[in-house]
Amino acid sequence: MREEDSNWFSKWEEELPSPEELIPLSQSLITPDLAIAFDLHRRNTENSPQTLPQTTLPQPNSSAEFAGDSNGDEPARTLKRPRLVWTPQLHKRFVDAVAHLGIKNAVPKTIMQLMSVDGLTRENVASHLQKYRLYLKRMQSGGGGSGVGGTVGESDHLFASSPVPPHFLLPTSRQSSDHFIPSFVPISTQHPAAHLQQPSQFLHRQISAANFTSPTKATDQAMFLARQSQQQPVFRPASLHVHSQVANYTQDLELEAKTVLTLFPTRDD
DNA sequence: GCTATAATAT
DNA sequence: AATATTATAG
Repeated sequence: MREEDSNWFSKWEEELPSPEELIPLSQSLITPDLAIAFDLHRRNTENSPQTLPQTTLPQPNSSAEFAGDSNGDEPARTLKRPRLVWTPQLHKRFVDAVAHLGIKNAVPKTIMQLMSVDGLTRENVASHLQKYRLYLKRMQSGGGGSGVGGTVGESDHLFASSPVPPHFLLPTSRQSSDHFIPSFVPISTQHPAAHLQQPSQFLHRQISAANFTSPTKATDQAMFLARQSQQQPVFRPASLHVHSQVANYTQDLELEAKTVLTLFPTRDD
């Protein structure tokens, strides 16, 4: 291992923005112009009346990772949403969400809600879900072992980074597997190309945000998020030749886990 | 210029 | 919401 690895964490820590820097982003940073342009205000008003303090916005570099240039200041007028980059972490969250919901309820909307990643749109999820389903098909047709033609090419690296829950492959039995516990997989060791993750600061709504609708549902989501939080933290790119911009997706693992577990000590894993 | 992947259109 | 098509990044 390199000597760099020994101090990557401290470097990471140093680069973390102070709380003061983070707060404004979720509230007042969005100009009305921008909000309209993104058609967000609708989500804010109709979806969450008052329970969600959220002003979680799909502001281009808010939370999820985006590809393209490192264009810091984007004119609020012609803006098109930057291309979303699905990192292994983000994908894992996606898989876990789907697994948790079960095939039955795993539709873009619900998946998106469960993931609770700000900046993530339903379209993002839908598109990814489509690809993922195709991947699953390829898996069970040719990837099983008796190699017909279904070669799992190099293109499925992302999907391979997260283990596919068993019940994904069983169309007949659709169970809302609440008990599904995602197993941790150290992608950094398996996939040299997994260099997309860079620690960041803020992320998604916290558990309290889940209080919209039923407490049961909120609790459920809380539990889910708790599990997510217990996963291993982010990895650092060994080689930093990475892409142009930094990946911004990350979760306040410890913080969230602590919160959730404190609020919902109903079950122990 | 080709392939992989996300966005958009149906 | 699901699938097909197009656009764009790498």
